[in-house]
Amino acid sequence: MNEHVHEAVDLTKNQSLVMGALTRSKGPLSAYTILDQLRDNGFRAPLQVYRALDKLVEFGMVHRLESLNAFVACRHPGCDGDNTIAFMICERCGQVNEITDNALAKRLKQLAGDASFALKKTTIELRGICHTCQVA
Amino acid sequence: MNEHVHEAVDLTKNQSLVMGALTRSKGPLSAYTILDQLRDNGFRAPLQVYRALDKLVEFGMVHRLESLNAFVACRHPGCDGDNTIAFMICERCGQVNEITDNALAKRLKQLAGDASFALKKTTIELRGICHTCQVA
DNA sequence: ACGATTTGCGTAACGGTATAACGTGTGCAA
DNA sequence: TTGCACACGTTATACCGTTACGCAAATCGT
Repeated sequence: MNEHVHEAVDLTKNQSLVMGALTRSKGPLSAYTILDQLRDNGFRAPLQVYRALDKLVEFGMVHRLESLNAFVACRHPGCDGDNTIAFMICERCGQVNEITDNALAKRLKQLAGDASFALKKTTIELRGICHTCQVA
Repeated sequence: MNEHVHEAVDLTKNQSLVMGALTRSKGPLSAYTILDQLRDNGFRAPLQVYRALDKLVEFGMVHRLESLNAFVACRHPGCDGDNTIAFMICERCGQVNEITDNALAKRLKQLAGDASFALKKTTIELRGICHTCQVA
């Protein structure tokens, strides 16, 4: 058990605050939204947020959603390592689900290999409507 | 032959100009770069570019690269319809390759289906170094 | 213990990306 | 003819992200 415990890394004050904001949030947050939420904690400039985010992403604790220009706390058990990660983003409620899939990862590696492309990072973001929102 | 000829749609003046800029370019262009290139043609405001881009994307003639905030002319034979499209983006030379792959598309549909997620649009962007740049 | 390097922090200014809100003109259909 | 849809132009503004500067604390090799 105990798959990739994030709390292992010890964070600076700013990093903890940003992580906290993301963890409390139901969905993704933009950097400026985080900034606003942390004004009472002494945050005054975007850079304070971006620097923390950079580190958190580096640690694998936060993911950036390219198609939203926003960030989410990693909630997926097993997102460490080089796992390919895809996101399902509900356009109605804004919730984000992380998924890892071996078949997907394999196929992408294959395609890159076929083109002699040295793959460094993959971004997969699925937009649509989640089950809950469809029913509602 | 003659798969999905883009020229079929007839474009407005602004749309043609933007399409022209993208077609001439080797790689992706940002909206503001396009704006600058078209100043001599009377372009003065971002909105002129964005409006044209919106339409061109809608027509399937241009793709947006989320991870770059940039746009490319579609060069892929067969990008019409609902084909899943992935992009391989070289971080060295900036060139972009479009690929469609059935296995990939299937797997994504499967994953979405498993989660009862009503898939609307998929974004797949692979970052790395292309073959040419590796050799050089 | 010491300086040197690295790392994090704070602030100000700026540049890049995208949209809102307004009004204009043109073509077409009821 | 009137109403509608659509492309267009302009201004202003909102949102996203970085550069450049200086300072302070932690880390490390000697």
